Amino acid sequence: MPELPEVETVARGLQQLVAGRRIVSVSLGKTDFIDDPVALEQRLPGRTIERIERYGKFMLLRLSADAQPATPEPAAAALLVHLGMTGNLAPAPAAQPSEKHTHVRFLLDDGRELRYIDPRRFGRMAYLEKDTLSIELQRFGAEPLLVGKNEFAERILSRRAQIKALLLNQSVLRGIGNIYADESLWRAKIHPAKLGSSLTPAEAESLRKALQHILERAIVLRGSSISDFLDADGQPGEYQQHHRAYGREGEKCYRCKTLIRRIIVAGRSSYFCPYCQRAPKRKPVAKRKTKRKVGAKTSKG
DNA sequence: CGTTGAACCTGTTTGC
DNA sequence: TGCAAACAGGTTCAAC
Repeated sequence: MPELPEVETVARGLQQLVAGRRIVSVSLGKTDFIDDPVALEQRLPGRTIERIERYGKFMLLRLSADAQPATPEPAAAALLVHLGMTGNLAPAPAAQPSEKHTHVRFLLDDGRELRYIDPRRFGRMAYLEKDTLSIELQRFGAEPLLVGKNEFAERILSRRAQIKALLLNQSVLRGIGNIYADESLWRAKIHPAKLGSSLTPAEAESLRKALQHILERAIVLRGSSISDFLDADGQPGEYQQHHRAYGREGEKCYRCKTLIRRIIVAGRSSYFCPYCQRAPKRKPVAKRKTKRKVGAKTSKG
């Protein structure tokens, strides 16, 4: 469900709704998606949620110092939350009955509960302090909204993997998922199966621009709600109305009217326009020798 | 390095 | 109608 724009939307909502609130107690249901459930129960009560940040597809609930820290130095701590495919985190009145698949409830000091609901439990929750937190965050690549031309080009052009796989790889860029990968490739007119190293610098820059444009627009519209995504206020997003490729198999391309196709790339459904996004040249099927055409590459500055 | 498929779960949609 | 298969916004891991 949630990619960068959806997570950003939830994080902003939570910042408005629960930042500054103190956690009174923690109630757990199923815990197989929590790194260390006991740590949540023991370390969170009494702590204040100081602010909510987004890091790729993660939310970081930054916590106040522990009144009785286990270590002498109060370590900067956070609750790391990943929504997986079907996760949601939102406040509700404590007296309100919990929805099915509510696995974590944080009782707040104002009579509400911050509830984590996740039918498939593909999400993740972890209480982390300074060192473990910074190690955890180091695995991730550049922030798509901030990455500059040069860094983006370096990260893409140096790789022989398919561009779709690179966009989905969180250690290359953090926060892109299947929807926004397809949408940005459509906008930049790049076939999802092209290798990163086969893009020209101009194509890479076009892709970066497309990505940033789409993500910013999607955030304004509070993300895409395909089936059940709701923000912290319980509102659906609207960006699904603006999808140009994702989910549009058999419908007309908005640019050229060619029918959008769906293929599997990097193990994921990939929607693209076969006319606007030309397929890469197929690899020669291991012939004797590949003869190079003389004078075939005339490049201009 | 890179690809593929399976696994982790539940719910919904599609097809026969 | 009924049942099974396919599919879903994500990530990780083993095998090759």
